Amino acid sequence: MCGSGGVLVARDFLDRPSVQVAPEVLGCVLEHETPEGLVAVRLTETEAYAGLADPASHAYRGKTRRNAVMFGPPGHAYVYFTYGMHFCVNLVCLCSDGSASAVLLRAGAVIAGEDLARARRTRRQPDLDGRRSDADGWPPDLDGRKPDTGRPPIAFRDLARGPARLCQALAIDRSLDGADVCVPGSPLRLRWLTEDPVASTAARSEKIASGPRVGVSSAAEVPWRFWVAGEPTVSVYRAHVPRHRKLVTP
DNA sequence: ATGAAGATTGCCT
DNA sequence: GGCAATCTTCATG
Repeated sequence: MCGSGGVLVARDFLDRPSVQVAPEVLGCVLEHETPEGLVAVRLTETEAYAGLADPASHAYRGKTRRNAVMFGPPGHAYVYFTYGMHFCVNLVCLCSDGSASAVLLRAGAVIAGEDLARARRTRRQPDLDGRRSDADGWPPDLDGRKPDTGRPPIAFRDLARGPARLCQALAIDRSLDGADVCVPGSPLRLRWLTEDPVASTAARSEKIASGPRVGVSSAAEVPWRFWVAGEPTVSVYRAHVPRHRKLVTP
């Protein structure tokens, strides 16, 4: 047994098309153990990417250095860097047929290491530059607590709400690209919520919703985003918006 | 070599 | 609701 709670998810569970895995992996737990401690999240939102068959997938145009892990064995983490500042993590699924399918982990609820997760998610004080020294005017705290110092505490639901936030809370970065999440010795692991995988499955099976994926420009119509209905940790939907408008008139 | 866009987030009006 | 931050990757010349 590793960490706390249930057994590791078997590699065979992930070695299937990502569209099957994405809804079924909801409720499973991703945990990352570092010298600082352990943080674990129960997955509440995922998206399926179908690799070579999916225009929205990083693997659509074939294998490159960045997406190489998606073509490798299933049960490994595909971590990529984006927007110059964020990391996102996927679980590599079926790939024996070269399909390179994967499941993007979009959100989760922290179930272990909340303090550490909050520390990682607390933005650094920008006062050093003197750019934002205006104290006061904090938004109302959900718990009714006043901030002790500096910044307002991050709400619990926001700790891993969104793919980049999830990575920040778990301290997932480039160094974990390719990490095997199906072996006990790995720092990054995927396990069932309870000791009984069947019970874990039954507990979440009736409340899964689905819809279009967030922020994708192509294949925007396929409902390959899955989430646990009613979960406050599920990220808000945002349609894709091109950021660089092309200059039309001088 | 160069440039555009990106599986995002947080702060602005 | 809009936009800047920030840098890697990929496509094109």
